[in-house]
Amino acid sequence: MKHNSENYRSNCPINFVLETFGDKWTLLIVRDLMFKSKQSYGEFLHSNEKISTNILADRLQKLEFAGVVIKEVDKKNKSKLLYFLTEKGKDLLPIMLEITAWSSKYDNKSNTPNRFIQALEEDKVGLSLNILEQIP
Amino acid sequence: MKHNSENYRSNCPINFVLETFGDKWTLLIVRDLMFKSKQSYGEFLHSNEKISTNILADRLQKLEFAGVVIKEVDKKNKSKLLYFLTEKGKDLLPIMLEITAWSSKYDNKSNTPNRFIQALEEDKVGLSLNILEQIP
DNA sequence: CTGTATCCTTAGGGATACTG
DNA sequence: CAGTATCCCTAAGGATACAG
Repeated sequence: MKHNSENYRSNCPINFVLETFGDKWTLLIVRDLMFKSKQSYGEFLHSNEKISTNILADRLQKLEFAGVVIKEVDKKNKSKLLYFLTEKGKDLLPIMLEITAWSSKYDNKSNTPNRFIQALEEDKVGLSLNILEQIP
Repeated sequence: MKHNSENYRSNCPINFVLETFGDKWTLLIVRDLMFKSKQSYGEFLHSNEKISTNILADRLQKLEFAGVVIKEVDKKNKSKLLYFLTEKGKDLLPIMLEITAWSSKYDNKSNTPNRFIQALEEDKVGLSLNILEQIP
């Protein structure tokens, strides 16, 4: 695995996030951490999109390297590892909310609960994470 | 070129945007249309990130197919084609703004003008597009 | 269970030539 | 200028086996 943090294609802020999240998998891991309270390798592995094990390991490393995620030993089970969002990772919340809002408007198949949409409209950002656990 | 609109991996709203924008190039075209007033093939081609011609043609087709962009003949020059964001495309603005805000916080190299950041903080969404032309 | 490693196929993408 | 087409290489990723 390689970390390409040095050779950015430009100094554009849009490009900056693409360097880390510009693929089909990385943001799904963030979603699982942020909205689904998943925190272990196996939980990520069994998401609907069926990420394969090598890709998952690669993306977790990249997210860790990017400072979006940290890995810790489970205090209750020393042989288990848990992943957590850092502050930098949690700060992706507004982006995730806007993405959800856009999809909810334009994808008739995306089944975001209405009560979530409503909460979104009432208080665009700064939502508590609890309400988000309802997202499919 | 193929359009994979049918075989979504899931009905998740996060996944929905990844199906269209989950790569390193597509969002840069949206950026050029939204923030840089670019509207022709050649203008996209000469962005800092140096997209190659085949990729650009492919992504423009996909964006058109996704209803994010429309292509029209330039009324002043019949042999010229112009691209525009649709309403669906313009609705990506809040996502783009949140992305910019996040990058500005975490990328010391991303040179977003301070006056833009300030405007962002004062009025999180619903900005006029004019102010955004200042983004590099 | 949490990963690594390997094998192999496909998709992404750079370079360049070419066409209307 | 606005693309298409082709060649070719590399990166992404699926499947599966294996290890701690």
